[in-house]
Amino acid sequence: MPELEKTYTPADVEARWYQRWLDDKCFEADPARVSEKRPAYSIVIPPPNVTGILTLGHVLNNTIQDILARRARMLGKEVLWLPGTDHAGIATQNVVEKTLKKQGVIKHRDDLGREGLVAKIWEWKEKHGGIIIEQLKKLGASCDWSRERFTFDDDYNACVMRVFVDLYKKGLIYRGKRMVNWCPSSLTALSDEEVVMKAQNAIMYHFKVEVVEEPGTWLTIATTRPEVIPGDQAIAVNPKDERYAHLIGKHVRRPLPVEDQVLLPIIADEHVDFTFGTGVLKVTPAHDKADFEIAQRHNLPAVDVMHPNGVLNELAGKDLAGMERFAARKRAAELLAEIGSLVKEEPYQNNLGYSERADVPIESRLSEQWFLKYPSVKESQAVVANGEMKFHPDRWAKVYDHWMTGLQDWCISRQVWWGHRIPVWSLTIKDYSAVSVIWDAAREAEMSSREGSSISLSGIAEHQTYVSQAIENADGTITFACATDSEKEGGELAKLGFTQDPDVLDTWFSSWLWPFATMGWPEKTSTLKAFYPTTDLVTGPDIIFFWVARMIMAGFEWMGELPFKNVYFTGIIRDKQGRKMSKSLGNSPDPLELIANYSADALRFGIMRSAPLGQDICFDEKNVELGRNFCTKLWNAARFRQMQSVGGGNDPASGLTEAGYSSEAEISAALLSSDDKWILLRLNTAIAEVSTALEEYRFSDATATLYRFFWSEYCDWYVEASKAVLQGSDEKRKANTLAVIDFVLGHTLRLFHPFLPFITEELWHGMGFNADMPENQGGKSIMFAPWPKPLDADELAHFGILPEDEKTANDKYEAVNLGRGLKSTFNINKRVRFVLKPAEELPAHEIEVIRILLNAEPLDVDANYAPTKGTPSALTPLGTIFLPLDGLIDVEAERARIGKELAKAESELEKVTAKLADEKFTSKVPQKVLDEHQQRKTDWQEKLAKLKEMMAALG
RNA sequence: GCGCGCUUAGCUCAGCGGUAGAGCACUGCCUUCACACGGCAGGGGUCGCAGGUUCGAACCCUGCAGCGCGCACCA
Repeated sequence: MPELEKTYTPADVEARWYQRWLDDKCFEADPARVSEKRPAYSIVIPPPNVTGILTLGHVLNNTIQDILARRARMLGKEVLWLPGTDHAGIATQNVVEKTLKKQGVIKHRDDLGREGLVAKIWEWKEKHGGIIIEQLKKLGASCDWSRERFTFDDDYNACVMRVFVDLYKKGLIYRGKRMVNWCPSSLTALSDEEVVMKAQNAIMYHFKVEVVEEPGTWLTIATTRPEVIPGDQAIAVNPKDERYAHLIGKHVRRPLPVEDQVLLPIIADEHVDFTFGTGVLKVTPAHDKADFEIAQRHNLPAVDVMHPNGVLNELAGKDLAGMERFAARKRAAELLAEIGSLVKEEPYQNNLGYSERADVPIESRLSEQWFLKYPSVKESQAVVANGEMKFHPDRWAKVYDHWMTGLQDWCISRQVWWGHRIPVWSLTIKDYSAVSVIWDAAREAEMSSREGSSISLSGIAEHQTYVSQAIENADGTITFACATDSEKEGGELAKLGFTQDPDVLDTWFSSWLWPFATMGWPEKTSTLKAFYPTTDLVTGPDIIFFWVARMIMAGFEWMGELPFKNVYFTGIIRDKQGRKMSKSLGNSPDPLELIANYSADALRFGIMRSAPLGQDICFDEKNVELGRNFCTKLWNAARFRQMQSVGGGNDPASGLTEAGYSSEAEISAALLSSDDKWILLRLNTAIAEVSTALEEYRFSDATATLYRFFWSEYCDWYVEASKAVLQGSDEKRKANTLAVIDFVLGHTLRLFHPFLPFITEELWHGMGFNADMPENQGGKSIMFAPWPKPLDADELAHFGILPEDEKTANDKYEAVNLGRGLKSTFNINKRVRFVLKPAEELPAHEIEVIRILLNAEPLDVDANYAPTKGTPSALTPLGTIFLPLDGLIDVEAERARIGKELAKAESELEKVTAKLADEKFTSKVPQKVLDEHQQRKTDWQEKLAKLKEMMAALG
């Protein structure tokens, strides 16, 4: 067994082990191995954008998944953690377009054309797409990379097509001209979820218009958007508004464009809130959702005065046409002022919808889009409400439920090129005889279209999902629309003159199939059978609607089952000022730099330690530093163990390999010290706490326990106390202590492994714990070693460990604490003599431990010790401890110290006495609490008496 | 406007009905043969405010304030 290096070099170790894990196929899941005894455990990764680079959010998210996956492996489960990336339509196209523009390859996407650009994006994806995957490997993610998927792979595309056609067939997908959220930057429609509301400092412009039929009567209208006045089609007032009732039906002159000041009717509509502003609303149907609805009620046309890119068009008039919308707004206000219409401008705070991706204000725009009525809504809502699927923390269940209750149809079409193209082909003909090939079908369609329904063109195509609709247009022409998930039949349709819809589908329309489309669906693959539904989903609450809710609905719709049993929502990572991490703020540290500086284990530990359940995470690099320090501590503790075996003559290292893991056999119950029993009990507690915390997804609690147990309990107390034996001459006892150490370390490494995969693996092998383990249960890798279990009642009995044994050591450690306190109070830095006047006789071992922990030379134990006046002393559970410093002590300092303790004792005694004297208290309190108080009172009384003695002894 | 969360030591957070805790930071001491990425000791809090319930409240209830988030929004 080579000695461990003096310093731990994580970069080498981490790279080496990750490669080894890959070579040994440790992460690969095999459905054939799943059985009753070896249950399946599965997670699908939230696929990061293929253009993405690792952020702290990914680190948090994937570390949690890795912890869950690794622990499941140790629990003997067959684990599938399925990775992949998302093609992220709009985002990716934006990134590549921008890059190409920067490189001067293109000025506009049209320079390449659809196929050209898509080809470029594929090229780019092949070259740069895997970055984040490689970064996840650096983090230690134990994904089954042999199953890596991409949402735009051919197989995956086929799933999307199949699903689209299925929904189309079910009548849940429809096309319609609607007001949608339009992003003038990305030039596409967006779903409601992709719009974020932001508070704005805007200007409210008030302008006046004269009622034509009543010269001299002016109406003042408030608007934040004067640039769209040329699109106004009416002026609306509330019919109940007495101020304006008499004007309904009359007209005003629209001020803009100045060369075309047409008359607008004054209409009555309930929507107008007459308490807001002047109570007069201008109606601009093409640019506002509410206005559009009003216009529909009043048969008003929608006149769009803007190009899709936000530049005003010729309908806006000569002054505004060609101007960008915000410039046009200012110009419009100037124009109103010039014609004397502008009354005032005042600052105004409002909320404005922004495109989440492009971060520009969206436009409400009338356009032809595809919409989806959500499927399987009821089951999806119920499964969370009834607790069959659990959200952690569960408050998100309410948010989910609320959203599910108010579902709006999903706008699924996007006017970009990078994505799953909508598989609908259409052809418009003048009459049914125009195209002979589809004659029969056309006849059928004619009949059914009269009844207003759709039909199947079964005569043309064999493919089962080939569906057609015949729609009679207003001008008498007929449009056939066929949906097919077969490329071949798409081609046939094209030959007949059909054209494919140019739009692609919303990225989330593919992501929502992720849990099963990645497992070979629609085939009933062994993977799907073994691993679906998945066990846990780990994701951020920001995509609860985008992704989680939709996956649930898709799961029910196509698998007939929920897609996952638990959803863990992480917090959002913020910087020290509480701001969200963002590229634009530049406040997001590069995780890879952190890994380079501190190691992946350190980053994992640091971030988990600061991630309480359901709370946002305030990121501080200090936590990563702490993680690194923790790893160093672990490393050194292991080295300490090794050094013990290298030096001694009667070398217990010969027994190290066996001692490594299954040490129970080597631990002699008869030789266990109180410290040994204590650390074994503490280990039991730690194992139980960590296990429970993980079951409840309390990761920061788990790491806190690991930290406390290993650093405060094992290193600070147990290792130091064990030196009493290790530095002694009793070889049997030494060997036994080392066996305990090995037992604890072996368990500790396994307990730590999900959190710190690399260093634990390195030490597992470096210390030989793997040696006697079966190949697949820790021999090859610690990741398959069994998850530690607390010693059960039988085992504890076998070792002769009683619960109260913890107190024996605790009392001793408290005595040490108090003794150290004395030294510190009197500024003693050297080894000095202590005297313990024990309350009861103490075994030699206990005395030796106290001596070593106190660094006392010597420690005299004397039941009849009579201190000279002024000797500092402390009252401990084991008796009184004295620090005799004849002639050296500062009596005043000691008096002050004891005085402070006295005051504390008096105040506590007073409190508890008062409580016990209160009949209201004693008569109502449970006996247990009463006993506690009584005991406390006795304790304080005793302590007070001793302190008074000590004070008196000072003279 | 509706809903959710948070408010405890300088900072980040535990504690959620019975003697106020951790880590970091700070102060003092210690280069003692695992570890200075370390050890030991110490200072520091009327638990956001106001009421209420209770023998007892950081913890439960009500109200208020501040911060954050989500949903819905009126030009």
